[in-house]
Amino acid sequence: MARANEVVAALLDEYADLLSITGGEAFKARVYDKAARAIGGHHADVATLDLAALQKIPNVGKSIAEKIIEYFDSGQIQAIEKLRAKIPPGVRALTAIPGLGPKKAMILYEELGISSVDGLEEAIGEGRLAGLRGFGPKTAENLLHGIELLRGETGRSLIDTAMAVAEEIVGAISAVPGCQRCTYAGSLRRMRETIGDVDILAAARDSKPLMDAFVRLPIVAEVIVRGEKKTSVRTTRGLQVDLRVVPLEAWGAALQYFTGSKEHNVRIREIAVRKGLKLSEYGLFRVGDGSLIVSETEEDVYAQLGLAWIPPTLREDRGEVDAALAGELPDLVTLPDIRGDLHTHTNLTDGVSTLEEMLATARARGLRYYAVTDHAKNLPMQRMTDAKMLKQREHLRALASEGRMELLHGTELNIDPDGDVDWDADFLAGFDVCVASVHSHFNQSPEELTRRLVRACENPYVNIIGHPTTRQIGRRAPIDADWDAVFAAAARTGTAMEVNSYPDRLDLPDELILRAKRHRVKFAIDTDSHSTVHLGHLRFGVGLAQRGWLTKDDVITAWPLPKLRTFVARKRRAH
DNA sequence: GCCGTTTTCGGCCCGACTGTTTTCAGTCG
Repeated sequence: MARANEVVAALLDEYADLLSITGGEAFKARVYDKAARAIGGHHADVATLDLAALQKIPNVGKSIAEKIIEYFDSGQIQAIEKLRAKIPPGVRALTAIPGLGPKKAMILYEELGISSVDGLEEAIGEGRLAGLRGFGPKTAENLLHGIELLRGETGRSLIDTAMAVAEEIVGAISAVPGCQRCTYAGSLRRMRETIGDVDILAAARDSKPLMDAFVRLPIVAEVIVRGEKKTSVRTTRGLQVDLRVVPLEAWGAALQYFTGSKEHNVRIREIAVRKGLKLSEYGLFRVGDGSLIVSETEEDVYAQLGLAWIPPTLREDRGEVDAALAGELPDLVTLPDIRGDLHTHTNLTDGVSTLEEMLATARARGLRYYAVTDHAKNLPMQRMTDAKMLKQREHLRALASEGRMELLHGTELNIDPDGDVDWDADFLAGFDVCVASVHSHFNQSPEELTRRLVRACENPYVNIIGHPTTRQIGRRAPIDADWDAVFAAAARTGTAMEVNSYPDRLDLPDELILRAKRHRVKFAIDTDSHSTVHLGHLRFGVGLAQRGWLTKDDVITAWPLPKLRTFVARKRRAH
């Protein structure tokens, strides 16, 4: 993904927000919003496109194309600068609070001068919102809850953002003469769902050239500490990155140490102590004479301790050390194991890429089968109809004969408050595979939500429950269902639970994957792509699945297509 | 501001929910 597309998309997004905060034409704001999405999901690097080529991107006309050119020529866009001068950045930050949109943010700013999340919290605490039109006691309460939700992720980045930064820096440091090895470690290597700091590890005899290159990277906004062994910086987007340089002989120990987790390392060091060894970031040593045991790789370190190498995604002290001691580590599913994607969208509903573009990218990524699952008709904003769905199917069938990748026609159904879905059995029978997801009524009671999900599992045409908890990291809490009851129903009915790869969803979360696996549930690692760019998120879903200890037998999208078809057919036959 | 045409102007994704109103605005998906 070209970074330029993300930068431009972020600028247009900001302009759209500023337009709606200042009460400009709603349609204008919406167009900038749509253009931002289209550019973020566009396959070509916008920095290389001229005015005419830019205007071929959907929702980009003359005016927006000129603004993009202006940005690449001058480094800024005047129209945005003008609005920035009027509205403090903190006011826009307020709209990140769930339940607080542009209109209310503007009222808070104009009436009370509130221009930050902290300021809002203080004002609520002091009762200063009382009497403000549109802000009753319930609203104040909801805003406080929204702030809490937002704070839960404060200072942490989504995994795709952190990964992009890490890979850029690893690439740059690796190219410095004298750099013997370089990689990222820490929670990013463990594929945690959100990332606090990015940890980069390098090996070199002389650290100075690496440190020099590091602090000079264009992405670096501020140097926090600068030393011989460790340098910390903050990037232009506020992410802290630490670079540590170690001698090559200690690489294995250092990588093990800096990958963590802390809890995992405590367990590992206990094992070292019992063997008369000492493990630290500087290496593995004999306690008696303090001599360094050469441990150039992690495999060496674990082997010296009598353990099989433990994949980073398992290193959370959730039983992996005992499993390694017993030689019972799971054979985790890997990215090359994934054969298909069963949850994707096109521009027929809310995707930004065409069917052909999605298929071409999926093929290029090596997928063996691919399901198109645009939204079903009960999500009104998507304006799906029976006729549109059937036409898409016909179109897909015509394409199917052209390629080596097998094409499946599916849909993402909406699970309504009672657990029913959009179409009756006759219509559903025409799909090859169906995902069903909760998209509304998140606040039902746990009993209602549980019954709703169980009923969806019991539908013979529902093969996968999409993003089961519906959480959006930092924005929306997971729904509150009796998951053991849901997983039991999924296992009983032959319904897979999704492992959604989208970075702000990552749903099911790892703890729930572990729980579901105990019920012998099957899983579908999907991307839920809305553009060709999103197909690259698959690795995050695989990382999440690994954190849930899944093997390729657990994952239906790692199965050969005939086995998957049997999975679908068996459920239909059983009813 | 974009788009599509019954083109150069008028429509633009639509419905539900929530909390606040006393008939509706704001937010969300």
